[in-house]
Amino acid sequence: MTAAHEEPPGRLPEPATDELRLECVLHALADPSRLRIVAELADAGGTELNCLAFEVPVTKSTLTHHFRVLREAGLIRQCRRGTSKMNSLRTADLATRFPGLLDSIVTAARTDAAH
Amino acid sequence: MTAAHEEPPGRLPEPATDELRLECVLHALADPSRLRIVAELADAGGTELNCLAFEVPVTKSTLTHHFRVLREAGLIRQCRRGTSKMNSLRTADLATRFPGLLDSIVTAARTDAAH
DNA sequence: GCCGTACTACGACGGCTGTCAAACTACGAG
DNA sequence: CTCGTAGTTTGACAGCCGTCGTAGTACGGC
Repeated sequence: MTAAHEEPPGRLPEPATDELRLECVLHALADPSRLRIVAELADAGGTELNCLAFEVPVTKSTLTHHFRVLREAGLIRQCRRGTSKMNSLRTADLATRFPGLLDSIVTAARTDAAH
Repeated sequence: MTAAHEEPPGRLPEPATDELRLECVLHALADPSRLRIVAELADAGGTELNCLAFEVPVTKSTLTHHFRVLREAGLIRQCRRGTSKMNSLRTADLATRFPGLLDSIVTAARTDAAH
């Protein structure tokens, strides 16, 4: 129940757990770049990653766009830290709202990578 | 992707189980009309439904479009039966290729309906 | 054979989306 | 203060996508 209004300094606005919309989550994950970002975050196992640490073949401005979509869909959390912006998966919030969803998608992404 | 398979007469072409692409599945489900169709099919519990049996507020031509997207993504199976076209979820195939994925999405769709 | 039902095909259109380049801001290191 | 790194903003553009209306096809019932 993290309200979208009370945010620690440096944390960018994000939807509360009970405000997550399935349609937005699926739309966010329907793009290959964003799906890859989420997969790499999942592989990082909770470690925060800055925006340029991903193997996605797009420019910085496109990356910025994707990270905003992911954050506004509630998939990731973003915190400013120095000149970097650290990203982490909202694993717990998503598991609360949509049990099993993120796990099965990440697992599917892994088996799908071996197309 | 058009599948080259032994298809029974009346069955429309669909991707094989090992050809299912996660990106296509997620894209197909990212639309509210299509998500609803899948949810209603899941609620039907395996019963085949014709195209006009869904509570989706779009015209027939748009419905046709959505059903084709769902079939080409491998989510549903379509069989001609008289003047109707019967639709069913490819539950087993999806569970084989992406274990738990469809279940968690359908479950999420149900809890999300209580917006 | 004729009609109604179920679905399809074809354009068309408006909006959304992913992408980029270029110019810009913010911050830390030295 | 200066410079480099990290990320943002803006504007532009092409392509896709959901939607519709209209016209058309296929099949079963009568």
